[in-house]
Amino acid sequence: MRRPNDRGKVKMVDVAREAGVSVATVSRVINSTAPVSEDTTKRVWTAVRGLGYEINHVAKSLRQGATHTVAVLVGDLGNPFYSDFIKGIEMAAQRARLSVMVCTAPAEDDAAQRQVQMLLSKRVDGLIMWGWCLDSSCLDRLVSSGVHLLGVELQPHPPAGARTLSVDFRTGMQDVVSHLVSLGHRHIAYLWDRRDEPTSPESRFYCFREAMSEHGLTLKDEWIAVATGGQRPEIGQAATLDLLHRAPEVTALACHNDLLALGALQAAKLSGFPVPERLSVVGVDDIFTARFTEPPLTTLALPRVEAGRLALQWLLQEDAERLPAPQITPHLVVRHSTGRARIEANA
Amino acid sequence: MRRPNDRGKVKMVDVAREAGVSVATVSRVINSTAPVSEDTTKRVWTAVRGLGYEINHVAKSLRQGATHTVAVLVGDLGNPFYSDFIKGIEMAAQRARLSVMVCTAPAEDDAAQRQVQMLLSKRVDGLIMWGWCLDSSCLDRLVSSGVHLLGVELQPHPPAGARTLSVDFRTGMQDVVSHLVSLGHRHIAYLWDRRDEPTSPESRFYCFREAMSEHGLTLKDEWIAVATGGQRPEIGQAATLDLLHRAPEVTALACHNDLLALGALQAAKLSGFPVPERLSVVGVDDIFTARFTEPPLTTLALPRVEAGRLALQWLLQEDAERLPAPQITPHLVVRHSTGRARIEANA
DNA sequence: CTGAAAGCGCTAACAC
DNA sequence: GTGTTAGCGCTTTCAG
Repeated sequence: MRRPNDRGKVKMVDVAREAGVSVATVSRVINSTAPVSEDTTKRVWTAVRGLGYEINHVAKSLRQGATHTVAVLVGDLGNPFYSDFIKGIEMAAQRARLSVMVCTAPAEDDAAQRQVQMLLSKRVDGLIMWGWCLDSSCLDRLVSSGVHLLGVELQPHPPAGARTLSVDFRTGMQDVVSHLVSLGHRHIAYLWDRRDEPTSPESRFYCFREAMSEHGLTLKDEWIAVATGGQRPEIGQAATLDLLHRAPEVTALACHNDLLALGALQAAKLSGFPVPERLSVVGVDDIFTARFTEPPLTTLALPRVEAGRLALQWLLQEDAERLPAPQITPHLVVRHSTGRARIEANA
Repeated sequence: MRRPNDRGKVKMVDVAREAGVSVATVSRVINSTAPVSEDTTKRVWTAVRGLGYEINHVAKSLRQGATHTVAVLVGDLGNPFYSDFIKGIEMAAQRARLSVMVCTAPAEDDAAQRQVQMLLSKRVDGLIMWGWCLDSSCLDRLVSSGVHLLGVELQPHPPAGARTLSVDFRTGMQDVVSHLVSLGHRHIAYLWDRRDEPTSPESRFYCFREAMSEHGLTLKDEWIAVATGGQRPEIGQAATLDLLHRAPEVTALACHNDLLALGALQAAKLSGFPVPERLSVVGVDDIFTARFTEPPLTTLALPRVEAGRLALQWLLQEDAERLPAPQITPHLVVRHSTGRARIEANA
């Protein structure tokens, strides 16, 4: 695995010698960092191609103190949600001639500590993450280390010094609730992925609740299903099973995300609650799978590829402070897991 | 974005001064690369912690000629298939204290050329890919550059100098065909993702065909549906629609992968071919979505996380030549998209 | 067991 | 326009 000291690789001196110029000149033409005569330029490029020279970015990075590499930190690379986000980052990175490193730091694992240390050691220029996957001590360390930090949908509040990209859940959840209300639903439950944690006014849950009151509806405590233990359908299923048993008066269920909604769909099937005739289910994210469930899932779509692209651009943005912060705008995709509420439910 | 030259960062000299030793000694205790007296060791560690020292991997890499970084190259990061693979790689990498870079190189795009160049410039120690996403000129360049190369399911033949991890489709496709045959199917079609390209004896298609003949069945030419244009359900749907129209005698359809199978399922629905009563569908991969389709998809599962882990280990393996090459073993997951063949179909 | 010193390959002053 | 040269922060002989 260990490569012998680049031995054999042609380096800048070799090109310089071949072209009959100095290394400085070679550097200048390669990076077009200072004017060089046309003739010399040509000779250098010829030498570069002839020798098959490839610049050594490691040396360059050491010298410049910038690695042209950004890292993406997510909770679970296997979560289908993240692949699109990373894709968007990678696409934008490719255009900006940056490389992207991925790493996972499962919440409440001290591996996170090590991951962050590694990233810092590797001197990545920036770090992008979606949601919390770091405890505040890690985060503070990052901030104080001076890496450029960017978090999407950071909760409950982003640390000072980190840029954020927020998702407009205010509008999004209004759409969700309006949709449900227009179908006659009044008893709308929420499938949440945590128990009691504080939520920022930009969070999914907060905005949902807000949208409910704007429609004159209240979210009763017993209508909150709690799915803790990971973003997995099974968890959502268990919580929904419990909810349906406990509060059969509910006619619609809004889910914190699609992964949980998938479980909700199965729970409904298991409980003999046909969707959408007896229970409407709506998710958030619009993961790939959402189109293929039975019935296909109505969901608040988050443009994740676009978010990734935006995240990278916003991270790169020099004078972000004086610019309006960009937002990610979700939109409701109505499929077939939502329908008219049963008449008798309108108690 | 550009970080000023690490200014302010504490470096090895600082630690050395603080501990009253030389940088050489600091290096030795940090890397435990040579015996150091217990007392000195202790002093060094104290200084390290006290100053919050973090080693600069860039400098280390330059000096050592190894970056402790591997790259993963895939065709499309958005393809749900790859996330698990990358996850496996990342997990193993974390244990081996390696970092992983991701990049995409869409086939037949000259961006690939640039990507490869970038990777080479960044001096990654190894490169892992699944399937072809590079043309042979790129590949040759990689091989000759001396990067450690590892490809999973490389087709039609891996270039000399690259290690490979193969998937045991021979056994896998036998399972698929046996399953179908045991359900009474004789007219089994194949939904392929390419037209005419040569296939290695280890490929999905080749093994399928082989398994068919072992059961005394032949795959008629008109039973091959061709889904070219990308691994997307829509493509699979179109090809299947066409097949069903052209060869209604078919009672089962084996798909090159789940993404295409998803499309096949929809095509069947559109054509009024109930699955599995009128048409059995089987996929390959067992992507996340497969569990949630209606009916849930029977598929040949590829343990992708495991494959990722294995890929990294095998890439790291020093004396791979004298060791037996590891294989990935798929297994059939029978769900509900396959069922008994219609009697009248047994012509 | 420990220190001094020579680079790893490149860039960026600074001269000319 | 071009060349010289001093490092970037670390590892690693080579002496002691």
